[in-house]
Amino acid sequence: MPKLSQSVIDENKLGIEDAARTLLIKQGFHATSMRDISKLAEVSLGNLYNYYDTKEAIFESIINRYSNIINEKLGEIFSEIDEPLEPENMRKFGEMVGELVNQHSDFWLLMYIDVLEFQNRHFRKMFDGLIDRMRKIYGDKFAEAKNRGDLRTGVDASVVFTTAYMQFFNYFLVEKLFGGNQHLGLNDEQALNHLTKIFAYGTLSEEKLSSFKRETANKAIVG
Amino acid sequence: MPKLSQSVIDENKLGIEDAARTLLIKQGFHATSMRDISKLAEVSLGNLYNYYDTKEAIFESIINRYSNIINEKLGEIFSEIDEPLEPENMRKFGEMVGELVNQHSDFWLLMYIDVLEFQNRHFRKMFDGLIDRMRKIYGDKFAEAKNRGDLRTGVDASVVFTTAYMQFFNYFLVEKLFGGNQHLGLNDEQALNHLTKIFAYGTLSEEKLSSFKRETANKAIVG
DNA sequence: TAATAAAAAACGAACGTTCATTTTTATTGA
DNA sequence: TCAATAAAAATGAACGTTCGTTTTTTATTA
Repeated sequence: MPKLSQSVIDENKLGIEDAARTLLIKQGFHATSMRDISKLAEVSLGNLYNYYDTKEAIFESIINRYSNIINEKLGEIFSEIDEPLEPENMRKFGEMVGELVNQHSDFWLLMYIDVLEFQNRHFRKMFDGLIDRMRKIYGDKFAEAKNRGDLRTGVDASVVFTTAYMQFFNYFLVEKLFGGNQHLGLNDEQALNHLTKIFAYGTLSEEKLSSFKRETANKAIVG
Repeated sequence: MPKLSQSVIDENKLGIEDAARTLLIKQGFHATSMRDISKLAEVSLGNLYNYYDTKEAIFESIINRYSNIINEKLGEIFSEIDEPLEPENMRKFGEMVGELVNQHSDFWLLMYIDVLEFQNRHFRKMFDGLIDRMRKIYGDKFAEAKNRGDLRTGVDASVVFTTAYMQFFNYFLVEKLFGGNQHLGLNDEQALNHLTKIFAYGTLSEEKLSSFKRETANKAIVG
C-alpha cells in the first residue's frame, strides 16, 4: 500500500507514545519492554520499528513532545504573573506550580528515569541557567521593584523568585511522588500561605532584625 | 565447613553491597544484572544467593545500611546547631546539608530508583512527618524564640526550619544531580548567603512591608 | 500490480534463579 | 598438635524466560 499520510503517521506515533509513557512512568525504562508497549498500543512488535529505530528513541520522542507541553504551561503561568514580587502573586504562582506538578507528575518521573539511565542528558536544560530565563521574563519588573525601593537591600529579586519557584516545585513533588504526606504539617493551602510569607517577610521579628543590624558580625548575611 | 563467623559474613555482605551500590547508582536497578554484581564483587553468581534471596533484597539491604549512615550524619548536623533560627547557624546548617548531599549523592540516586521501581516504598519515611521530627529536635528552642519575641507573628518556626532544610537540600541536589550548573547564578557560598538571608529577613523592604500592613486585603499572607 | 504498511517469526544475547558439584575450613578425637 | 571429618560455602553451568532487534511473510490499497 502507498505511503501513509504524515497526519496518520503522527497519530500512530502519538498512540505508541501514549502507551509507552504510561508504562515507563509506572515501571521505569528497563522494566518496560517493547512487547509491553506493542501490546498496550495495539501495534505489532515489529511495526514499532517502522516508527522508531530503538527503544530509547521512543523515550526521547516522549520527552521532546512532553517538554514542549510543559514549557508551554510554564509560559502560561509566567504570563499570568505580572508583578512577581507581590505576595498575592507569589502565592498564586505557587498555586499554579502545584497544579502543574500534580497534573503532570509523570513528566518528572521521566526526569528521574533520565537522571538514572542517561545522566539527565535529556533534561539538563530544565535547570541549567534557570535564573537567566527568569531574568529574561521578569528582569524589567525586578528592576522596577528595586527602583521603587520595594526590596530589602542586598537581596536579588531574581534569586528570590527563582528560589521561590524551586521551593514550590519541590514542595509539591515531595507531596506527590515522595510520600511527603503533609511533610510540613500543613495542607496545601496553608503551606502556600506559609511559604509565601517566608519569602515575602522572612522569619525574624523587626525587633530581632534591628538588634541584628546593630551588631557588626553578620556582614555577609544581614541585608 | 562450619558456619562462618558473623563478622566474616558481614564483611562479605558489605563487599557485595559496595559493588552493587556502585552499579545501581550508575545504571539503575534493572540495568544492573546479578552477573555484573558478582563480577565486581568478585563473588560467584550462585554465591550471591547464599547471602540474599533476591536481587531486590540486595537493594533493600543497601538502603537500610545507608539510611542508618545518613540518619546518623543528619543527627550530627542537628546536634551542631544549637540555635536553629540564628542566621549564622542557619547558614552553617545549609552548608552542612550541602556537604551531606555532595558526599552522599548516590544515596539520593537510590531514592530515585526507589521512586521509579518501587513507588518509593523504601524511602517514604524520609519525608513522611518530617516536620514532627524537627519539632522533636528543636521544639524547645522554637518555643523559646517565640517567647523571646524573635519571630514575626504568624510564622511557625518549625515550618520555617523544615522549609529551609528542604530548600538547602534541593539546591544542592539540583546542582549535583540535575545539571543545575549554578542555577541561581551564584556559587555555593553566595547561594548559601542569599538563601539564609531570604529565610531570615525575607524579600520586602520595611517600607513596602509597612505599606502592606496598612492594607486590609492580604489577611492570610501578611504576618 | 507495485509499493508499502503491518504482522509474524526468528535471532542471539542476556536475564534472575537454581542446583549438582567442588572447595573450604571450624571442629573433633587422638 | 594435627590429620580426619562433616557441614557449610562457593562455584559455574544450565534452566526457562524474556529482552531488543532483525528478517521474513502477509495484508492492504492507490
